[in-house]
Amino acid sequence: MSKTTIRDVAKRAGVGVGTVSRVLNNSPAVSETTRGKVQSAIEALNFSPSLAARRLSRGKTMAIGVIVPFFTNPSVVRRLQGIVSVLSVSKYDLVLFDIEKVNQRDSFLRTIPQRKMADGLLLVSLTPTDADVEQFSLANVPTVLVDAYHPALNHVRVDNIAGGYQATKYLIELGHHKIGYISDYLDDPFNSPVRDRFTGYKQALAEAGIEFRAEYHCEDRHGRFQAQQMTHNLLTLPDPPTAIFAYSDTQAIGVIEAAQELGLSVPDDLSVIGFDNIEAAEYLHITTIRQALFESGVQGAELLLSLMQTPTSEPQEILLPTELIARHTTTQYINGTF
Amino acid sequence: MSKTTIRDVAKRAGVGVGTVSRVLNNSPAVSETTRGKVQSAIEALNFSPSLAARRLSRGKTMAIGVIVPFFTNPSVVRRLQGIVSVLSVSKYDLVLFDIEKVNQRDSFLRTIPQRKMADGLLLVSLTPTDADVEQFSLANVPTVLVDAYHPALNHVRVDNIAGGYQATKYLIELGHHKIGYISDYLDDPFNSPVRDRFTGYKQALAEAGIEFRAEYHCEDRHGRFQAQQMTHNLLTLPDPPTAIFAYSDTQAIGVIEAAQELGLSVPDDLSVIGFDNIEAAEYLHITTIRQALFESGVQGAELLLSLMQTPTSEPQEILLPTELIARHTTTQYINGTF
DNA sequence: CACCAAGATGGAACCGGTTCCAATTGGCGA
DNA sequence: TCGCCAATTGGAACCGGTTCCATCTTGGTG
Repeated sequence: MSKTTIRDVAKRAGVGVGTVSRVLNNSPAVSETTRGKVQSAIEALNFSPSLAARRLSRGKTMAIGVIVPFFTNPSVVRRLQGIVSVLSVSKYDLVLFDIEKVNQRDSFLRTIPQRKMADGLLLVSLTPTDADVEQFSLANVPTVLVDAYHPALNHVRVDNIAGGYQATKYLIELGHHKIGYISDYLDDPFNSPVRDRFTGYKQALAEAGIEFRAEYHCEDRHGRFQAQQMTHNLLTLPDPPTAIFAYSDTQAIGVIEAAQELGLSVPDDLSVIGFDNIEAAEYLHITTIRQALFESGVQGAELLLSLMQTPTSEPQEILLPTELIARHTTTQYINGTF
Repeated sequence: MSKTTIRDVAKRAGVGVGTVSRVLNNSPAVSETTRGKVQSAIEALNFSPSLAARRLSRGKTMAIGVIVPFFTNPSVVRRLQGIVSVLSVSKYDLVLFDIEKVNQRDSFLRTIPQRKMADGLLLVSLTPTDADVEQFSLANVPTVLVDAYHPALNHVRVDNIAGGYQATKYLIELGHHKIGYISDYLDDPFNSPVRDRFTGYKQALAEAGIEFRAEYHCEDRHGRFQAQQMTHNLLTLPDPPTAIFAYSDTQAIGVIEAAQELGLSVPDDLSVIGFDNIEAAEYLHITTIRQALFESGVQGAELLLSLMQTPTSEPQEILLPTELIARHTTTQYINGTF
């Protein structure tokens, strides 16, 4: 049983508790001989200090809270992997919170900073409301957003408007005029990228003089299956699109499955472009807009660690690049009549 | 700032600290009027209790430690998703530890239980040594292994020997005699499944009267790229195998890539079977042995929670089934001359 | 040889909850 | 009216570290 306390150690080593504490914390103000005595007492008693007591007396948790929505989403997982890679070699523990239901958002976003559960917070793919932000600053816990934006908070993200533009423009350059957009719900307040990419999509259309057609945009919950459904509807329209821009690679997979189901060939009958460049996109040779998912986690975690060391008054912003990766699901549009 | 303590609340409500504590913990021994006073004081002061203090005084952390090796491995992630799905609706926090380097294993496995960092422990895909197990029981922290085995510990796993047998037997039934096994290092003490599947592989061979050929077994670090390398070697042997059993789907993907690189068609020139049924296996139509990855996490977490409620003296064992999923990377062996 | 600063050390107070015991109050039966 | 018990309540002690201040050495200095 590790009921041994610092006082037991002190008694056994014949020193005061303060000295034991100093040894535990590598304070230089301990003579070598005393340090030795304490150390051997520690070993003899198989003592190791209670984290809880340490946290309380130091007023620090030595933990970083990571809040993630829909932990099953591959791009979220990839970002988290980046975060883990940084934190697992830091001295901080990583406490993971997964938000699956809407009502969890509020309670988490409010109670976690309040209760001083963590010395720092990382929000992944979660755009906080102004009210949330107020809670954060009230609690005075350093916070970094990864793949989300708020003017008052530090963040790491990509330019999603540019990314949406890039994807759509590529399809246009391939000769497509009838381009669908398959996405999550646009009005999800916590998901700003979905709106930004949509904006980029419309910008590219407008720039090319192509009129936006409302029936070419479908929205639903995120997921491969939902994307498949939506695509089915899109492709059975009287005048179906010849290319589809999917908000995510996961959805692009659903799009491709729907096309196959209808006997259409990708890319010959339908061009498909995704977004994220998750691993599966590589296996399946999906043309996509790459964003550095893992890297975003790394940078977010590093930014947070540095801010915990030395806070800045201005919110820090890191903008990562996006990059078009042309693979095998997109091709030149050949006019039906030729 | 949330510097407000329970004493401030007590003062403001005109009651004792004990009473405030009782209100916080929904003790029935508080009159409604007092409860009301305290509650409004709490709201007025925007008070929320310090987790650290609570942990110390209660002697419980309300956290569950999850120790995971190589968090980038998709099957590990999938199990973790199962764990998260259970814990995120429980009252416990999930503290995640990722072990990437060998020396981290020892320090984690030793210090985490010791320091009472968590009220319960979940080890994923990590077979502990006897010495580790002793530490666990010494610390008296309930522990459940997921995808690992030790006679003295609770665990959730599949029968990997049977799985390896199943995979190999299937290839044999398809007419293959020259069957390779691509795997992680067999002598990794923390990875027992790799040995078990190998055992199953050899059993199936033996049963069919096929002699085991050492040159048909390759081992390396886990990974798609390494698998690709190994397969390249295997396929350029003077007498190459006609089928390959890969320890994991990730490795199966590498195997397939190597075959394509050499201009061989899968499954016509080479049958490939994987293990795990990760999501990518579905996309890529890889024949595999399905094991319920997500489910294993769910069951492990549930078992742990129940053990934390009511400990059992005997270690609990949950055995999940494996299932062959025939897809498009395996086919009948057609004798070359035919 | 006296004096002082720097280096060690001991230990009380503290971090902010929980818990348990003693004290107070009110209701009710005898 | 009095005694007794149950329901409430107050608050000291405690959880196990850290920290700061007072105390005690020591070695160097004039």
